[in-house]
Amino acid sequence: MLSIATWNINSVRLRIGQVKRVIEEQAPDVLCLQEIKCQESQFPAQALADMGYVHQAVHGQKGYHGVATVSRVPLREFSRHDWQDNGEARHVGVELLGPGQGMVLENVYIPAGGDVADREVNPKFGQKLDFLERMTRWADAIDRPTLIVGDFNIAPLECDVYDHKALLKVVSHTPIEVETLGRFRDAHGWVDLGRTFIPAPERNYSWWSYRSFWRQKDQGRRLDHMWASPDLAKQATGHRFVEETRRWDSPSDHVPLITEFDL
Amino acid sequence: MLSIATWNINSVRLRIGQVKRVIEEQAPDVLCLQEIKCQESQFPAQALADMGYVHQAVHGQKGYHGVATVSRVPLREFSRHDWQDNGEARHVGVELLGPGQGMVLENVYIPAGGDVADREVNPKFGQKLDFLERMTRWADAIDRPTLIVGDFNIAPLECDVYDHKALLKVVSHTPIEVETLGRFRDAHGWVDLGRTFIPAPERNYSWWSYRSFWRQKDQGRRLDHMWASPDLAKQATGHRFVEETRRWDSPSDHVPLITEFDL
DNA sequence: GTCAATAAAG
DNA sequence: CTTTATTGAC
Repeated sequence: MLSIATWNINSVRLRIGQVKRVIEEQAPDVLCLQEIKCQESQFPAQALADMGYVHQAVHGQKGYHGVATVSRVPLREFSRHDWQDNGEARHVGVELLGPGQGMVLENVYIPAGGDVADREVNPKFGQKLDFLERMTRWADAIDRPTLIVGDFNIAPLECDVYDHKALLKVVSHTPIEVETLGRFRDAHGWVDLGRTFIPAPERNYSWWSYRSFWRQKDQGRRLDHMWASPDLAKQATGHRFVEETRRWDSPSDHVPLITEFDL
Repeated sequence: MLSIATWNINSVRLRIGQVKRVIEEQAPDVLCLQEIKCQESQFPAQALADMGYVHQAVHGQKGYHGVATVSRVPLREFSRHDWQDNGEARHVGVELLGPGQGMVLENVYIPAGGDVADREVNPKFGQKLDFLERMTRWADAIDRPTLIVGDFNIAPLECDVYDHKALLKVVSHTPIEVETLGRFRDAHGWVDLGRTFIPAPERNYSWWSYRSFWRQKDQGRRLDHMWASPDLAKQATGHRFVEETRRWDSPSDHVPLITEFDL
């Protein structure tokens, strides 16, 4: 059994204590983090190594974005795609070497895309779609058992948001984003593990905005995903969202997702 | 018995918990704060009122400076001098109405004076001296039992700094500042309660720079003062520096001073 | 070093 | 609302 987690931590330095707690309580073999918001030199490498996560692939930058994959099974970093060619740290890929040997794990953080769902008035929206389209062309050519995880900043299904109609024009749930993600999925038959194990229309959110009264209302969205290549998807035996982190002090706006594989 | 405390708190919002602890452990009747660093609307008035300090005179401003006098004995605010006429909140005066009736308590925060001890190259240094000279002319004319407390940003005696010779050119301990403070003292016979009860050359610091390794070395200065008019000074029965606050988490760079009066 | 304000991002 | 970087003050 091999378990893999993904979590947009929204500053790993500020929440290293929460990372440790998730590790203690959930014991994933591999943990993929997004929005570490620090340079590689500032990453809490020692604290994670002390917990057994001695294999690390960190792609950081100053202040913004940044992804890291830490593991207690051996791994080899083999890619750091810069889909936008602008220096932003939004991807790191590793190959597992021990248990799960041969499996490729891609950790991505797709841009949020700004506030207005219009390529013309909001360049960031176009950049988000471009990012995913470039990723689709790359992912289409993958020929190994692969798991692509991370913060996609897109909630594809009607039941992936608290109010489908109200969010049709809100970046993360617009038809063009959903279609673009659909082309990604279809390009390789990527399997949405979140909806394999928690079928629609079951509630299944991974993110709640800091800007609203989300502690009272349940205005969540499913923005975080784990997509498996068809061969690998067959070996997935379980999947869960660790929603309790939301109730900890000063939580991230995202919660962790964990999938277990029989490898 | 009436006890009066003064403390440069360096953000009252950040350290309201430490203010409460000092109140619980030292139980002053009146507490004068400097560098509250907030507007009056942001002052934790309710928290202090809940502890019995219902009488309050707050002179705040956004972000910088700001003074407040809170009390469990009745008081009346009667002055807010702006010695520099630049809108900075550096003074509030009150008159005690219950126990200590008739006593005037002036709470001041003298400007730090910049880094270079030269009026020409550093206007802030001149402004500091001007501030104290204007205060001297005002204080000279006082004709009631008065206590002037606060952060004076001047260490007058050789034993008021950790290294007299090394600090002769350092703002806070230059001869011109010491002379200016001397003229303040002589204008009215103001009595330095800190040195009445803890005579020179005894160690008696009230401030340690955040910028040095002051947790190891003891590089302090006596910048905070309580000056009593001659009549009032005779009624002072005790005085102490509450140095233990330095060992609390995230302390202010200043410690509280407390004087007790038999009134 | 520590704090508040600001701006940019989400 | 939350986080980081920056600036200015001390």
